[in-house]
This record gives sequence, structure tokens and C-alpha cells, in this order.
Amino acid sequence: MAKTRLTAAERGEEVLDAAVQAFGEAGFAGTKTDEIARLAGVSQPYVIRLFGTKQQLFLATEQRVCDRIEDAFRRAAEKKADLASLGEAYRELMAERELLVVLLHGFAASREPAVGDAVRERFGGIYKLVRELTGASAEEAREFLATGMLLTVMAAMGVAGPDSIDCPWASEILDSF
Amino acid sequence: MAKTRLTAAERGEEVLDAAVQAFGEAGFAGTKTDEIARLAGVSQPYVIRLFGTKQQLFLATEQRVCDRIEDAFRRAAEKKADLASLGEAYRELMAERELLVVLLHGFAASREPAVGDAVRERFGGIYKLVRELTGASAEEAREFLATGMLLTVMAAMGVAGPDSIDCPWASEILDSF
DNA sequence: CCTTGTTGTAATTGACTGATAACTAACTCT
DNA sequence: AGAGTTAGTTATCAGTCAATTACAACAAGG
Repeated sequence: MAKTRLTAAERGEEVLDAAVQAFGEAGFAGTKTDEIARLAGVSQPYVIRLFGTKQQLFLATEQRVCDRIEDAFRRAAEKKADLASLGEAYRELMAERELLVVLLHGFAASREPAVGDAVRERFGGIYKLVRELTGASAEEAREFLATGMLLTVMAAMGVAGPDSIDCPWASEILDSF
Repeated sequence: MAKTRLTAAERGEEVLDAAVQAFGEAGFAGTKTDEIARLAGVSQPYVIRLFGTKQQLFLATEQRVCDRIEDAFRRAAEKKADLASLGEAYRELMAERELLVVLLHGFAASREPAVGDAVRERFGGIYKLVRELTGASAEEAREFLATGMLLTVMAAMGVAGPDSIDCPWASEILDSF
């Protein structure tokens, strides 16, 4: 784990992992490139050089999060191609709280055209993917996504997923499944 | 509409309305108190003096948004005390897109303890209120909130509510109701 | 009319932060 | 070996922004 020299692509991956953590905690405007650099173990200017601008890094981070969700769904469908199986996969993703919170920050930042375009594209893609993988109807897929969004905001609030704060109403909701 | 002298409380209300707009568009860190002041038609230092700090203003804004949602639910329940009636009320709230996006920003900013505490308290309160007003079971209320969250993120993405971008997958979801 | 409290502003500041520039260190391929 | 490319750093700037201070306008009561 000593300080190694990596290719730009490899280092970029590491920076992206750090960016998921950092953006997940504080959102686009609230995160400093310096913090991402610290987490990735490189200098702040290098982060900028790898991705051009902070916004491009944020967009790349959103893409990575969506990729990971789609991968998880595809792998789940290989085992069992129904909504319950994908649902289980999503719950496992919740173990990395920040991953899903990055998604939320993306939705909330959709007023920025570049962000909005990407987020709409990817969210629509996930909806389509869910239907294709499981053969679900529009209504079934809608309910699936709705549940996913509820779990995501609950994870963001810290009342679902690991290390979650104990909260009567949250337990009641989670027990109702 | 000339420049009037208002009491601090009255002016505070106007600033809060402006804050809903501004925070809804850019979130806590992305919004400048200067922009809120401009929207409210007062000077930036006065905004700070009215609320102490930017964070306290953000918290007050979250409270106001939750108040408006609860008011809308209560009024809807007076007419007809079932989930369909509250759902209709929520859809009407979506006309003010920023209102709901402020909520989303609150969820996403829950890592900040002061924000997280407030958001958990209010979201739990809304869940309880929904059950009390309609007599819904935990499962019914959960599905109701899940649908609400999906609509909220779709509004944030600009694919639901007024002036929404036309998007095949979004139409498919909205038509499935 | 004048004094006291309140509403409001202009000017400023000091800390922060994304981005650039200039440079150094390491790998690669003859 | 050494020329050229790629990975990475230090130093720094230029702009931004929340917050403070000091002051001005206005109202109301005595």
C-alpha cells in the first residue's frame, strides 16, 4: 500500500472512489476538490488535471454510481430474473451509503443542465433495464423504483442500512416489508 | 409594491419564500445568501441578521417546507380522509417544484447533524400524520411515501410537474398510475 | 421635536477554494 | 545511456462569499 506510481487511468479510478465518498457526504458545491484529493492520496491540482473541472469529476462520479447500480441489477438477474432479486441487490448496495446519496445529490442538482441531462438519461436507462431484465409491467417497475427511492432517502437520513440511527417510525416502515 | 418598511417578522417571511426558491435551485452549499437577499429585495447582511447564520436560515427553510406539506395534507383530509385525497394534495404541491426539491436537499444534507436531526424529526412526523389522518396501515403508508419520493425525484429531474421535459420513460411511469 | 428603538444599508474583511503555472521525478524505448 | 513522455508536486493566484461593523433612515411616544 506504499506510494506507487499508477497510470492516469488507474489513478483516475481511485480518485473516483474517493469522489463517491466525498460527494456523497457533502454534494457538489459542498465538497472541496482538496478533500477528494486527500482521500485519494494525491495532490489537489492533480485531481483537477485528471478530470478537467470539478463539474466533470462530479459527472463522472454520477456515471460511476449508475454503472454500479446497473451492474448489480444485471448480476442479480443472472441468478434470478425477477424484481425481488433486483430488490435484494439494491439493498446490498445500501451498505455503501454514500453511493446512493450521490444519486440523490444528482437529482437535487438537476437544475444544472449538464447534470440534469446525465441524470435523466441514466435514470431512464435504469427504469428500462429493470423492465427488460425482469419482464415487469410499467406499473410493477414504477412501484419498484418508488420503493427504491424511499429506501434511498431513508439511507440518506441515516435511518436505513448499516450503522443506522434507531428511530421508531423508521423501524415501523422497514418492518412493513 | 414600492419599497415598504416591514416588521422583522414580516420581512423574515418574505426572505423564507425567497430561500425556498434559491435553496431549491442550488442546495445549501450552492446557494449564496446574496442571491436570497436579491430575490427578497433586501441587502445580504440583513438576511444574515434576520436568521443568524446561513445554516439557521436553511433549517428554517426546511421547517417551512415541511409545514406547508403538513398543512396541505391536513386540508386534504378535511375534505376526504383517505390516501388518494392526500396524494392529490401532494401532486398539487408539485406545482412549486422548488418546494419539494428543498426537501431532497435536506435528505442529501443529513450528514450535517443539525440538518439530519431536523429532517428525521419532520419526515417521521409526516409519516405519522399520514397514518393518523387516513387510518392507513404501515404498509399502505409506506407505499404512499414511496410513491411520493418517486414523484419528488422526478420533479427534481424536471420530468414531472409543470414545464416538465418530455421524456418517453417518464411518461410511461406517470401513465402507469 | 427629540429621543429611543427598530428597520435597513454600505463598506469591508478574512477565510476559503478551484484552477493555473512552473517544476520535478519516474518510467519507456531505442 | 539518454531522449522523450507520463505521473505527480509545490506555490500561488484570482475570485467568491458569509459574516461583522458602523452608520443611516424611519417610526412612535412623551
